[in-house]
Amino acid sequence: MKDLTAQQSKVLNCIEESINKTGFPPTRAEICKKLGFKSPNAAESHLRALEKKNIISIAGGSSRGINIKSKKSSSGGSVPVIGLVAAGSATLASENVEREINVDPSLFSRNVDYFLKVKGLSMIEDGIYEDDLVAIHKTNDFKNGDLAVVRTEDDVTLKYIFKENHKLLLKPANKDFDPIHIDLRNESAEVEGIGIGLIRKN
Amino acid sequence: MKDLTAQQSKVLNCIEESINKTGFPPTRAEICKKLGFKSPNAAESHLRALEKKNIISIAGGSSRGINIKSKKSSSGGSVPVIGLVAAGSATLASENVEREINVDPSLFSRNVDYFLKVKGLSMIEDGIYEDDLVAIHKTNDFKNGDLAVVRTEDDVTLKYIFKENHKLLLKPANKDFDPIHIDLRNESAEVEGIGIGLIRKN
DNA sequence: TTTTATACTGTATAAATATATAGTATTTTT
DNA sequence: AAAAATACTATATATTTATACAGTATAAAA
Repeated sequence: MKDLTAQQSKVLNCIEESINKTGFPPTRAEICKKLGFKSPNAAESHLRALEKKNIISIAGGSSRGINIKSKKSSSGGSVPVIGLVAAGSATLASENVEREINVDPSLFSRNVDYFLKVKGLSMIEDGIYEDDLVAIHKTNDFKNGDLAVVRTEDDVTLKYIFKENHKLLLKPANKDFDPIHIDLRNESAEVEGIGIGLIRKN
Repeated sequence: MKDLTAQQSKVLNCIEESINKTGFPPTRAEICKKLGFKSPNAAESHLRALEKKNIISIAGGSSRGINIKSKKSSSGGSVPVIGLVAAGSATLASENVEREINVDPSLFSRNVDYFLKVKGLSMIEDGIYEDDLVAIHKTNDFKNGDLAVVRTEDDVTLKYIFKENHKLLLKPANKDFDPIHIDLRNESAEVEGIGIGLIRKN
């Protein structure tokens, strides 16, 4: 799958939100309003770009004629819960699946591929606690500041991610924890997905 | 639930087909074409009938503004999401229901009666942020320190609750907010439910 | 029996909407 | 260095679309 630009992702997100919330796709004007554009053509050209990248299809001559391709139409999908374990074990391997839960797909803005059960306190200052379930959308596309699941050479971790050239910064939300600096020329690191939501059980 | 007439079922079917096939609801004209009507008002009045029977909702002034209510998915029960509004309005009144989401009952420790959409920052130090959905179990039974939905004389609020004799303490988790002290001999206050979990959408 | 709901045709129109065209500016790719 | 893609503002308009109004007719509920 081709990568989307930051703006294209926002537009796609806007479409998904509209469908989840109202039951139908947005108009150009509604996209503009939500994202702060002042010309309908701003939305239009983003839609054309998404169409060209085969993410959506546009029905010509129809109002709200936007269709997101690869729409997993099934209602309550079963989503695995995965414990965050060290030592680079295959994250989705069945031995790591703690349980499966049924989730309303419309709950989150993007498709949830799995839930990651949080270990440790590294993100506590931003309201992510131990044993919280973070909803993960599998992708290697991210923006600086995203909450990302990153596989390093010897660990899998959940942190805020920032990339600048060959330098990767994994930043915790806890002053007692040190940020992780990775030089991609020497070490490998891979983004497995980004956090799009959270479930907590008290 | 009231029964649908044969024609109303056909129209509902037509809407479902459109959403499944194209990704968006049909226009009046499209319904007419599919079902052989010659006047757009034929579709219109059937839609109004379906709306009156609470099967669909119609967004006024929007093209294709049809939304099929209660997508009864197999497993999860449908739970309403309620915006926290001031001035003691009836919490579960339908005008406060923002949407419904399907939840796996096994997700939380107790039965979830509704989700409360958090307004304000009063619980931010304990990881409860604005627009988070707090899962509420309806009960007036609580322990000191529980996260409770409390209806006071002029407000509905989500705070930690502590009771000692005739004194009620509603304690926020934000040092910028003052605790609320209620003397039950002078003022009334009622616990509507307790928080048993949380869902956050990023 | 009178009202109300169902089930349409037919016409009309204000508002919503897609979409084209003309620009400007920046970034990325070739 | 040139071309293509991105990311918009601004304006205009044909078309789509919701929706009101005026009828006709039948069946069900009060």
